[in-house]
Amino acid sequence: MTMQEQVKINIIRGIRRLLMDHHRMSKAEIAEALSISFPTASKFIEELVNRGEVLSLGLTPSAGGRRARSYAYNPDFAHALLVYLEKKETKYVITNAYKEKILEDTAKSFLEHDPSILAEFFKTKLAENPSIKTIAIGIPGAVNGDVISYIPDYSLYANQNIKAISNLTVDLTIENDMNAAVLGYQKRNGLSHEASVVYIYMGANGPGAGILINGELVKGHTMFSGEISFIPLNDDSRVITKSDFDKDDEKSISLVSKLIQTISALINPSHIVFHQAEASEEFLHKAAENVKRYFPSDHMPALYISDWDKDYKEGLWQLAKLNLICLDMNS
Amino acid sequence: MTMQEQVKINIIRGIRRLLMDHHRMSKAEIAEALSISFPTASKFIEELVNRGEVLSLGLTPSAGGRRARSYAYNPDFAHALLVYLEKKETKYVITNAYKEKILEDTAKSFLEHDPSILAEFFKTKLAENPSIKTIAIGIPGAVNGDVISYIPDYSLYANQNIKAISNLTVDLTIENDMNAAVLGYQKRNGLSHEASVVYIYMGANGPGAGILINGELVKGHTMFSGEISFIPLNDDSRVITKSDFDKDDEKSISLVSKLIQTISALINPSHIVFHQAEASEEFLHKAAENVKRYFPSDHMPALYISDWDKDYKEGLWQLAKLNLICLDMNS
DNA sequence: TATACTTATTAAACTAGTTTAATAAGTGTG
DNA sequence: CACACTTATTAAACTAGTTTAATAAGTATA
Repeated sequence: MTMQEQVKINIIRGIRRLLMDHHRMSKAEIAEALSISFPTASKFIEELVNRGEVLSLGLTPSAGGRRARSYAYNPDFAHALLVYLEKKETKYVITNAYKEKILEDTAKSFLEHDPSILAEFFKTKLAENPSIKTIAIGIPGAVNGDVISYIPDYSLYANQNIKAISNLTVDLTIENDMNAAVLGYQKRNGLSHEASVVYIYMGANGPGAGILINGELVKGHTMFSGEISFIPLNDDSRVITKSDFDKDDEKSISLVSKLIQTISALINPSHIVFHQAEASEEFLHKAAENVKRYFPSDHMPALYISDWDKDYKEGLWQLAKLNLICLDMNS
Repeated sequence: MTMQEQVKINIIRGIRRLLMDHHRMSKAEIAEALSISFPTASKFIEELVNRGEVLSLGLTPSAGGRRARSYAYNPDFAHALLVYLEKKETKYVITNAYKEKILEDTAKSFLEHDPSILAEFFKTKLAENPSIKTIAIGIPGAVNGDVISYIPDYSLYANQNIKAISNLTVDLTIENDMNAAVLGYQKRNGLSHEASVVYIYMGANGPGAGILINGELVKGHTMFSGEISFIPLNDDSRVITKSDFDKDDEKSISLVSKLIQTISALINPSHIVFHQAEASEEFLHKAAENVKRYFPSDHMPALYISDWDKDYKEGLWQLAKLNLICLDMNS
């Protein structure tokens, strides 16, 4: 691709990103935010307006002179289908480009059936709603590129490329649920673009962690990062399990303390996040006190409790939004 | 900065990077590698030749038609001063832009004196060799931006900004020695741009690790990453020390095994590297066997032994080279 | 309500990378 | 050694973002 084509694509993506996040902006504001000249911004915005992707709205309140026209992304130009694959059922949401719910429903669980059934589901939903321009899927398994490289218990999905199987006309992104959650946490809490966060979740599919370092997901060279159950913290070298977190006794606190200390000593993140249902403020407080007996308190991460469901959903939406921003203009 | 200025800077930096790495290239090869058109590449190369930064060399062997002229970076246009601050002495090297040694020498140790003494040293060297266009310093302490945020034993250097103190006309980069080493390892072994490597060193200044994830240094939010001595692997929660590595007994092997397992479970790097003098092939083999009893062998990192000194030097050179590539053209 | 002032938009001249055509400089072959 | 063929370089036309000037559309005030 030539340099000038890249420039063009970057400008269009920049406009989409700004308008999806801010909802209303003037041409001058967009030009300023993207560090491009007004005439160039104007040209592309007009193009997007002609295409129906951007809406030309009313005038802004005056700032002392001629009032500027404001523009917004057309929320119905691109819808997103967000799919949460789970053991018992499949939750899915269709949103517009502002993340507003168009439809929310539940389908049967797909994980124990052939992936082609899931592909059929996508085709049905796309037929019902032709505005859908992207699909984002969260899955309790490791994802390498487009391939599900490891998924315990659901052998039919192992080593499958859902994108290839589905053979869709729209973009499709698939991501591990914990990775999505840590991205969602970053966004929901307004953390910087270079944040480092470890998100610990003792979910039904076994304990694990989503890890963000320098603002990027850490997947590991064999997609095995965050498998904290394999950290040899127990005296007898057995793996950590959910039950180690449940109890509010000395042993549980000691174990979680060691986990916090290990993570802090190795990657020193700014935040370690725990699932609402799995840790109380008091439990974390005790653990933090415990860690500080061995670990310099200056370098302690902030320990937070968060709503995993909301973080997961936000994360999947962020992935879908990224796809919408990167939409190919010829489709 | 306007978009077109950025384009210009990127092209010039791209040409520098290519010529510093490849030593001889034709205009067509440069244009191809940078994804720019031939005329544009030609224009900038001419500009650099006129400035004396690039040398116009002879013709390449024919490929069946008119022979292309080849170009090379002028190795003497920019020299680099690499400084290794250590407890007992200060090693320093002056190289040309091809990393070829111009001068190698040792100065007294600066760490126990006021940093202004080091600043004087820089001024002297710059006066002796006006071709020096950048200085890169390695230091056994944590560096946050330009500030030495934590350095044990050398209180005069704590919280100092060497760049600001020195007040030089050339660029100056300062980096932690272990971080430099892991960068050097990545380069020396031709690892990908997105490599994940943990480099373990039980150095004189205490044990620690340089960590590279997705090709980026992991510094931690308080510059405390890689402080593996704080990982609670010993039964009695005391920190790991150098002596834990020295012995080839059961206990040492068990400890290093746990360390490998911890790192693998958490960040799953492709490589864990150990210092030559601190681990034998046999020791690592035993440790690896030990880890595989508890940890899936598919996800084991490759365990390597490397020459820390060479890695450190290469890493510091890479940092210096980056500065040369990013040189401001008005200086 | 005319006039000065402020801000937004459009138009025209300018700058810089790309494309295409023309020219230069070589190789190989009948 | 003329001719076809290949590759490199230069020149000219083209395309696209920036800058600057001109115009439009408003506000404030005497």
